[in-house]
Amino acid sequence: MDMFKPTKKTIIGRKKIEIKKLDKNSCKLVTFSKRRAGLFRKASELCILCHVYAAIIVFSPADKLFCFGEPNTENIVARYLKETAAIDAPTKDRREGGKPVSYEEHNKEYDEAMKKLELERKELADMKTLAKHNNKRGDWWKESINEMSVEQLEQFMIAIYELRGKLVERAVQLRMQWRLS
Amino acid sequence: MDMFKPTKKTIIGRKKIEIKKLDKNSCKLVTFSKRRAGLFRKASELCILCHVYAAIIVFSPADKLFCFGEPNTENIVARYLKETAAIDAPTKDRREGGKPVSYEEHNKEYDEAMKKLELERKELADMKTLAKHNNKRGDWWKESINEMSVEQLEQFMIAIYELRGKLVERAVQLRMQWRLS
DNA sequence: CATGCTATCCTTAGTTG
DNA sequence: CCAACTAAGGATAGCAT
Repeated sequence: MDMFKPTKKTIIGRKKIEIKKLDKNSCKLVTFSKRRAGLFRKASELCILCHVYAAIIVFSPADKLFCFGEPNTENIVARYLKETAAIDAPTKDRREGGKPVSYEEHNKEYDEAMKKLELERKELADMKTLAKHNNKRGDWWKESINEMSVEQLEQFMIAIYELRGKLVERAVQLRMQWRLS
Repeated sequence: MDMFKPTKKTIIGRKKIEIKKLDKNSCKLVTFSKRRAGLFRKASELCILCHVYAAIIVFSPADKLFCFGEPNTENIVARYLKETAAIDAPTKDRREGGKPVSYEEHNKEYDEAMKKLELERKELADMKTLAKHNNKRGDWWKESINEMSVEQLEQFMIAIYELRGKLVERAVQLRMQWRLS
C-alpha cells in the first residue's frame, strides 16, 4: 500500500457551522444520518455507563420513523406514559421547548368522541355487564387466541391496533380532564 | 481576587474511558447529568439543523424521568404509537436490537402448540360462535373503552400489551404452519 | 452537590474516491 | 449516493473551587 500521500492538500477539515436550519437538502440528509447515528451512540453509552434505560424517537426529514431503545423502545414509552399519567397534572417536569402542548387540534376529535361517547355510554353499559356475566374469566379473549384461524387472527390484530389508537386517545383525554380539574 | 494560579499543575484533562457500567455511584451521577445534558443538546441541534421532530425519554439512576421533546414529548410519543400501530404487524421496522428472531427455538413450542391447537380447535369452535352470539357486535370491547375508569384503563392497557406479545407469537406460529405446508 | 477549568478524546463538516 | 479520510470544533473526565 502507498505509505504516503503526496496528493494530500485541500483537505481543510471540519468548519464551524451555525445551528440553523439547513436548507440544502442533500446536506440535510447526510447531516441527519451522521448526527442521528452519533446521537444513538451517545444514548447507548449513557445507558451502559450509568445503567439506565432510555429511548429516542426521531422522524427523519422524509418522515420516516427511527427509534432507539434500551432495552427497547416500547417498554420505555409505555413506562413514560404510565409515569406522566401518574404525575402529569401536578408535577410534570417538562424539559422540552416549554410549549404547554397545542391541544387545539386534539380538541375537535375529543369533542366529537365525547358526544358519541355520551350517547353510547348508556346503551353499552348493559352490554358490558352482559359480557362480564358471559365470561366468568375476564381474560377469555387472551386464551382464545390459540384457536383463532388465520383470518380471525388477522382481523383481531387489526382490531387490536385500532384499539390501541383509541387507548392512546382515551388516555390523553383522561389526562386532560385531570388537568382541567 | 488572585489573578494568577502558581498552584496550577495536576490538571491532566480528559482521559479515555471504557464504556462499561460505572460502579462508583457519585461518578455515575455526575456522568449521567453531564452526558444527559450533552445528549439533549445534540438532539436539539439535530432537530434544528435537519428540521425534524424527536423525543428522548430517560430514566435516571434514581429512576426519575427525564424527557426531551421537539416540539414536545407527548406528541412525538403519540405519533410513535400511531406509526408502530399502523405498520407494526406487517412490516415491523425494528431498529433497536434488530435480531430477526431465531425461529429454531420457537419450533418446539410451535409444534406442541399446534397439536394442542388442533385438538382444541373443534371443541372451542362452538364456544366461539356462542360468544359471537352473545355480543351482537364483535367490537363491544372497543366501544367500552370510553367508559373505563383510569384504573380499568390502566389494567386494560397492560392486558393489551401482554396480548400483543401473544399475538406476535401466534402470528409466527401460523406463518410457520404455512411454511411447512 | 453544582460550577468552572483544561487537556485530551470524540464527533463531524468538508472533501475525495 | 455511500464510504473513507482529515483536521477543526465540540464534548467531557478528572480535578479544583
